[in-house]
Amino acid sequence: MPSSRSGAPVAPAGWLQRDIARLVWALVPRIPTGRVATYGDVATVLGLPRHARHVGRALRGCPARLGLPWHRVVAAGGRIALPGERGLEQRRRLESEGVPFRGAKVDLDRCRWRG
DNA sequence: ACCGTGACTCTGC
DNA sequence: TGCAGAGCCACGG
Repeated sequence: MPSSRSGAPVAPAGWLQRDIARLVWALVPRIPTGRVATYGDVATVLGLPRHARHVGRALRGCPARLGLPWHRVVAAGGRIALPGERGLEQRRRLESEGVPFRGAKVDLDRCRWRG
């Protein structure tokens, strides 16, 4: 991905993390079983390039009762960014859905989802 | 207002 | 393959 980091923020003025979180929570359930997207992908699909960090923040704060398939969102290159036990759980969940791995990373070439 | 902190992403060595 | 550095941007203290 060529980095399009030119200048001004893309999010409309006044948008706060909680607003972006709503969008993230609405989009993540659309990722099909067995497919994954990166934080950057989710941000881009929402029309908010350069906001990958906020996607991560939104998922960290997502209420468990929503039952979001949060494990289908990984870091750039298919890396599992979630530290500790949660990261292991993420990998277990992905593997149980048939998501292909190459070493420690998800094989994005075979299961990346772009909306 | 300043500064540290990320479930981030690139580039470069 | 791995790590450091820089850019990124909203949040919280």
